[in-house]
Amino acid sequence: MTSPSPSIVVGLNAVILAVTDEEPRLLVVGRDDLSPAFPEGESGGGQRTADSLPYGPLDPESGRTLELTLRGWVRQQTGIELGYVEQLYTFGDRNREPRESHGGSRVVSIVYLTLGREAPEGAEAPARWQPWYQYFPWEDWREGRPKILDEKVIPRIDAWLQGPEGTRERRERVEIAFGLSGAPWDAERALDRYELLYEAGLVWEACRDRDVAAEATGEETRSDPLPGLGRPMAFDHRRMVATALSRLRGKIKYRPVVFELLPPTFTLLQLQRVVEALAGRRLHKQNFRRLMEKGGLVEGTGELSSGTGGRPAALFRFRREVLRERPTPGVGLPALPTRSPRSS
Amino acid sequence: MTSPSPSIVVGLNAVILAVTDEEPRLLVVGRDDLSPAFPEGESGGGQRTADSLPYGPLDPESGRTLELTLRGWVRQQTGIELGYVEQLYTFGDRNREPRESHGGSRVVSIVYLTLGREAPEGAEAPARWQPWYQYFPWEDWREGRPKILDEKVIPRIDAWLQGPEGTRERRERVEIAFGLSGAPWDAERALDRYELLYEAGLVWEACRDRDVAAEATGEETRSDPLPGLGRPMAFDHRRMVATALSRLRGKIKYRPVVFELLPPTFTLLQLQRVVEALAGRRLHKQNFRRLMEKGGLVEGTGELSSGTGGRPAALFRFRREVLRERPTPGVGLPALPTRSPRSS
DNA sequence: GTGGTTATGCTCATGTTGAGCATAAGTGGC
DNA sequence: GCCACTTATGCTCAACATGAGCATAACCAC
Repeated sequence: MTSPSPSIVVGLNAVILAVTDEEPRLLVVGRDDLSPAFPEGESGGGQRTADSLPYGPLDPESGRTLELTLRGWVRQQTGIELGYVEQLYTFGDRNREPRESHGGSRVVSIVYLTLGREAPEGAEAPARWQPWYQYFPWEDWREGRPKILDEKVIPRIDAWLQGPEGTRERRERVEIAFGLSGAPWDAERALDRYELLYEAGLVWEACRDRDVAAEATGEETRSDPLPGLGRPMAFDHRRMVATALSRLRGKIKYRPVVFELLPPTFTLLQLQRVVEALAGRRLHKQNFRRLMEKGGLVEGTGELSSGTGGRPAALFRFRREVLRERPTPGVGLPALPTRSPRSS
Repeated sequence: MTSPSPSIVVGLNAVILAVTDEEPRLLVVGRDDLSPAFPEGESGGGQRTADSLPYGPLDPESGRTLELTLRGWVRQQTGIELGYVEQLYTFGDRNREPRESHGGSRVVSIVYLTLGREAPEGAEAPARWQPWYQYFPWEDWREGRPKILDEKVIPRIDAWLQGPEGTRERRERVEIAFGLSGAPWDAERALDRYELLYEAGLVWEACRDRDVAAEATGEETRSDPLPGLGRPMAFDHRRMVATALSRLRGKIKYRPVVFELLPPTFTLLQLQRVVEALAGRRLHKQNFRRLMEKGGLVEGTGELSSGTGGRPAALFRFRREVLRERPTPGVGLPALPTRSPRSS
């Protein structure tokens, strides 16, 4: 506050997503992080660089629309030509970027979600495709309920609720978000879950931000004894990705966005695997088929796929006409069965 | 571009909504508009002031979060204490604000949607509650298909499609958005409809922006021969409201947001009227009732309402526990029946 | 009491969904 | 060619949800 002329900086971030080999992947760039080094965690120990989302500034002169600006510098930075692009959320709270908060300037980040097929990164680009469930291992239920949930996530957040910060309101949020006390697990609540874990100090970023804040006020820097859940990211980028995950899981239900992640022609199982990858859970094969075909979302091309490992599968393509026929052409995931009640 | 130090300005706008007497209303402030005066249109002729959304700047020092900042200046400006607040969209294209574009500066507006009950405006505040279907008369189907649709909107947009600008892609967008050629009318596509009307030059704002742009380049200013559809707003505020309408119509289906617009206790018909006001269409009473009660969204209070005009109605309240029980507690509107095919 | 108004209970045909059985048509090993 | 294994695809069935309407109840004004 004593610094000269605080100002507002506006930037654009992109959550660039693709699904390859049934694995959803995120394009991240390695970037130096001025925060403390990662603890030896469950995923990748001891590195000094945090994964970041691609970023570009917004200048007054840059492209006519925000979206064009974004497409432009993504092309420049990574060589990728974006397909589907949608605005996700704008983050502008103070102290989002601990580094900046010293200068008193405020950073507003407009985040976009983009979908496409995985592309080879430019040779010189420092970009990599990272499986995005590394950042949220508790979100992937495709092989059943993830072990980390009962072994670490829930015990720790339970412990937090027992502490002085466990208010009644927080207790309710935790129950709804994590499906406790008879509540169902709602895949769409990925953002709520991340935010609660952050509040509870159970993700690495929370400790980092606390340390930086403490440092700024001259307090003693203390480290978290626990390694933190999931793979961390720079700044609040993991929150951005969690936002994207939540949005996407909601959107596939009423808009045919899955097809943005698939080649123009595909088998129904390929399609199902992509939906499962996003939803984070397995689906009943025959019913999924019925939904797609009778729902008019796809149409056969007449050709057959070769290497399925079993009987050859018919190839399909997205049926654009469905947009004209039905108001909500999505996949309509079933609800997960409720678990038996647990402690709050 | 020749002006000194173009810069980025960040502001916050609020779409403040309430439903009173079955009529959804928007809080607008009268504000001087430097654009040409309104033409004598269907709604309010000859005024020199355009309705604006409440606006506040974002300073580096303002509140800790964007939302708190917003709540703060809304309280100051209008005396209203906001309840439900949700970030809607960020508008940042160049030339959004024709006035500003001369200076080369760029205005980024982060828009929030807020829901509450109508409050008396502060005496001195220049704020007013305006029925929001005045801005989008074609969106209100509660009394049946609006006449303006077949009398003006569709003929004009059809004419536009016939012209040189009517590309194949636009034709498809129009059909889907306005429910032509056998497509159903999808209430959620309110934003698509407004954007198409803008592109087609059928709303007043489109002409205004064109005139200003032409003026800037020294061209001849020409006026639109037609009065423009719906009541106009300043800048791109009507687009913001259209965004809010679309979002809200989608959201009531999977989140219990309607209750934010109601008093703590209400009759089922009151609830139904509010839903209808948002959805812009009538619902089957008995089925709506069943949906609410069996869906566990409401619970009776045991009391009865007095002045219904007929048999007294039971009073209900929102049942918070539903959040814990079901992943998507919304109202689930039925689809409208498809009309017979029309010209494209 | 009569007619008007709103509230509320109930039925019924139809459609949608979750789950599983059964069969078809490829693969590779022998 | 036969076998074991894999994936694809067709079909059935019960449970449930949805759209539409009939019927009755309980208040008001006259």
